[in-house]
Amino acid sequence: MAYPSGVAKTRPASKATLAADVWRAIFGFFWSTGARNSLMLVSQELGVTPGHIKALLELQPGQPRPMGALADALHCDASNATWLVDRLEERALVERGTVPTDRRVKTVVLTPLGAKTRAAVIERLNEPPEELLALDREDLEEMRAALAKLPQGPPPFA
Amino acid sequence: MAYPSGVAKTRPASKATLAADVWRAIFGFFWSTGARNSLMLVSQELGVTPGHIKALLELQPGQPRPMGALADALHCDASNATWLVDRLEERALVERGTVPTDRRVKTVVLTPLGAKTRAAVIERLNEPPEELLALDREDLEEMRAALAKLPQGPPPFA
DNA sequence: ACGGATGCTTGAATTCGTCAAGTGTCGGAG
DNA sequence: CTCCGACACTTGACGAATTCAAGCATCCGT
Repeated sequence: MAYPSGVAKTRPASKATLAADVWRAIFGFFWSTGARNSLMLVSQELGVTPGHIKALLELQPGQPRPMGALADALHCDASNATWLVDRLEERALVERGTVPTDRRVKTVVLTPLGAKTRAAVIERLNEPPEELLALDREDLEEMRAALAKLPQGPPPFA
Repeated sequence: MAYPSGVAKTRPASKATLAADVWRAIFGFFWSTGARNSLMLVSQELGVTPGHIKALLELQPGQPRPMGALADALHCDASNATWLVDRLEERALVERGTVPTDRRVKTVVLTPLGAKTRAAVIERLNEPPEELLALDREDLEEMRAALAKLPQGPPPFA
């Protein structure tokens, strides 16, 4: 109910309503087309599990990362990170290493195969769904311009 | 490489590129802010699991649905649907029923509690993330107008 | 009315996720 | 220098979610 005083009443749509509408458009689109399928589909196509994908995306090629940092990035338990890295190591996508300054920490780094797989995952994830390709060029341009304002967070992409 | 012949070369951005840019904007936003957290956060807040939520959203209040149709809607195995409905039934969110014309099929229908929970889930899922509320009103209006063209699929919302 | 197809359930196996202990290492207080 | 607590990771147990292979009851075309 109570909005900050002084907000124009002449404007029919409050900022919250606007944001809600935008969110519904994005979320509804994602829900119906992409969200549920993307990770699972890609993982099946590339022969890895969704968990592998999330982990791979958090690793920069050639840049070893401590297990703990990986767990933080994945918002998961340390033991879960251990399990995940075990699976990735079995498939030769990553290798474990140590840092000389602190023998407690173990690092994870992509193997060449891992880097290749990661690149394939990213490329595949970036492929737009058919529903977007079916839209008119004008509408797409309008969307691209408008969506440029969306925050992207710390992208594991690129 | 090869695009359909006759596409204007004067236009720097092909339609595929446009769609890819739009998709990246949406997907990147989702990845960094919403996708990984929304379902899990909501499920924790409401005391249900993500699986419960997906199933609840596919059920219209007062409208029994065969298990098979539910499994199709969830893009999952029939046995998985059985398992999910078991859990939902344990929590009195749904009830099983039969159809007189075919005694093989078992239907699932929301209980009053289930309908209430579903409504709460939908309302919570429709709350926009902070990142959207932080944007300018003009940008939001621009986005809303542009995104109106997005297909929504068969929405389990509303 | 028989045989194959259909709809759901059951059971084993895999992935993913959390929590509770266990092991080895670091670093500061005495 | 030596403990002792903190830290980094691993291990094990368990639950959630998912898939496959069998199984059971029912339906339907011949």
